[in-house]
Amino acid sequence: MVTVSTSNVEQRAYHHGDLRAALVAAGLRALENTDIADISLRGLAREVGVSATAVYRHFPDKRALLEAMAQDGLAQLGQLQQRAAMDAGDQAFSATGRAYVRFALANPGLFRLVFTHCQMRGDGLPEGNLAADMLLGNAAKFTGGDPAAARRFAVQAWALVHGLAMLMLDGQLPADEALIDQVIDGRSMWQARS
Amino acid sequence: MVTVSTSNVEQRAYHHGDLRAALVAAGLRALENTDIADISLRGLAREVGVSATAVYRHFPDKRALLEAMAQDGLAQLGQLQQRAAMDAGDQAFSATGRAYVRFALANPGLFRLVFTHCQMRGDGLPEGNLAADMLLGNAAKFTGGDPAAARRFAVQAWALVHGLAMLMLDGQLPADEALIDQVIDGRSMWQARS
DNA sequence: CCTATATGTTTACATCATAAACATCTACGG
DNA sequence: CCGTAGATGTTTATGATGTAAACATATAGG
Repeated sequence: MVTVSTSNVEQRAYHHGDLRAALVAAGLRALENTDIADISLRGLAREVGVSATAVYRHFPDKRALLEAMAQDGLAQLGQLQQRAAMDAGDQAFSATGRAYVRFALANPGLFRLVFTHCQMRGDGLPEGNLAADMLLGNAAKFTGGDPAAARRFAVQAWALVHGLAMLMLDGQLPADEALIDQVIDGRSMWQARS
Repeated sequence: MVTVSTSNVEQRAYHHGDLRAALVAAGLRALENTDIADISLRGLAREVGVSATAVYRHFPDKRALLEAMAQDGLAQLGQLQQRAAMDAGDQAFSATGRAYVRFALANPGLFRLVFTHCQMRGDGLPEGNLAADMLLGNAAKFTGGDPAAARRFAVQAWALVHGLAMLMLDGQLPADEALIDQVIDGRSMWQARS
């Protein structure tokens, strides 16, 4: 099975040729059509063409594999947001929000996986991931340097898009672009105070 | 097991004395300490003292039982919000939002169950449940009769509290009361438009 | 009273996560 | 070169799960 030693960083190794990466890839692929609850180690192993328990040479248990997949998903999201921000110019902040919701709608399983298993440390915003860094950074532009205000703004924005994404994923709200726009750049009556 | 025929609408019936209700109750009880993924029909049956497959006399499958539990949860939430609104006087709207998040934090499993399994019909806000009715109704008070504005406002408010609840449940945000207040009645910079 | 039906049980099966023992390959030290 | 140790994969086994089918029983209505 040593796939011709393609000279590159790709597969070469002991028996399979980087089973670990293959499993993560298979998991991410499976997550495109399959509910996260229906993903099984055995299924992935089968997909990759390896015995059911080979997984345990690379991951202590199922959670560990899912976590690896989630990290990949978080990175994907971060890159999409970054690109969206750059392409949007002065609308950068709301563009990242839109990208967030779009990512959720385009990758429901992965999105859920990321935000339900990725236990980020910290008592505030999660640190160390691209998405959150951008969130805080961009929020700061609207709050004139007050870090507390930036934080509050960032949390509000995050909650808004996250809630919208979740409600749409769960079929509680229709998943159409118009509603996304309405919610994200609807300035609406937020000055109301009760 | 016919618990003394307490004269009331409670349990009396064929063999068990309303197994259906007992199973739902056991499920709700289990959901207090147990992750939703770890809830098993066999476990509930065991809890209630009945054979593993007795469940299928009352529910076609696991999803159906969970759905029954979710309906109960939704009703609970609606009542809590109603009470919160009444107790809050002029702050009724934000009080329902706070109640929403508090319910989520106090009943993580149930909250997730409600909003991940309760497939509500409709292309807009879910109709026919107390929580949503109140949401729309109270939103109308802030929008001076314009139904489109009311709807947009309601959706925004819902997304905000739902996202906040979810992020807190999933450990992405600290689950403290101060943050809830900050997000819910922080009027912050929503006039910003990019 | 007696039988149809609702309710519950037993048995059975496929699938799953995971553990333990076993096999094999690769790399590295002599 | 070789041969052994460790990394990787396989086989086999265990207990749990959801669910189907056949069976048993209690209840209700004729």
